[in-house]
Amino acid sequence: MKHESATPALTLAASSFAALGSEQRLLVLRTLVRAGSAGLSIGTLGDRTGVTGSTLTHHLKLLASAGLVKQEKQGRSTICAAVAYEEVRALANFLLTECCADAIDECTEHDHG
Amino acid sequence: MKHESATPALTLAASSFAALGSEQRLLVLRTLVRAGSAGLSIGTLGDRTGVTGSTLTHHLKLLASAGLVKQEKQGRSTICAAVAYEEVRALANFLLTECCADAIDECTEHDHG
DNA sequence: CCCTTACTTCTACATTTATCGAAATAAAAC
DNA sequence: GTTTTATTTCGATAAATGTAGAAGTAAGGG
Repeated sequence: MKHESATPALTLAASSFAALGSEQRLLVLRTLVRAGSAGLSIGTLGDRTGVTGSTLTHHLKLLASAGLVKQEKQGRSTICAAVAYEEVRALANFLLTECCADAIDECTEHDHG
Repeated sequence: MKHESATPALTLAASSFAALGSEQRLLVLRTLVRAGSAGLSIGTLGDRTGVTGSTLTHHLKLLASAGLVKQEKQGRSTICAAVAYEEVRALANFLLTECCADAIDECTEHDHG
């Protein structure tokens, strides 16, 4: 192989990290996590965070597609709930295993502390 | 308070996640992690990843300011090494404590599984 | 049905980020 | 001290992302 190249796992991890890489989205996520498993509607989320509806829809879509939030339609409301716990563990694992597991061999050769 | 607002920790976490939220930067980081504590020069990193020098400088600066990589000038080379291990643990911790710790109270009230 | 409510999609614009070549800087070799 | 090598800064352009108002869709109430 000529160059190191992105694996599917790396691509997925990058887009998940990107989803977390916005102050507003992290704020939304924190609000949802704090709301617990019952979740919050988009409207309530807007009230609590001061983020406009359409912007919120946009961010939530990103968080949902990264698997950090799940959305469920209830009547005319959309209830969102965080599932960050497992996801973030998975992301932390990505670097700790996908990247660093390989490093263990290398690192012992280099007398890694 | 009217709205939930970003804390310094949240702001910091967001920018760290943003640093990880790029396929190319994650590729660079993986290459560095695999290279172990000895690190790699920018030039070697360019050879291995196929990323142009100036672009690499740009990305490395981001990774370094997120504390994921450290850089050290050695003669006319700049040696970069990953310090992702602790950083990623810290980031995982951010959501697991800063966000989710508060959720524990809420969640027991809501009969969280 | 018509009206209100709750979101989503569309559209447009502003901001940020990414990319890379060329010029600048800095260390080392000669 | 001139040249080569390694990287950074600059500048310009392309692409992606963020933002929000307006219009559209869908559910529930009167």
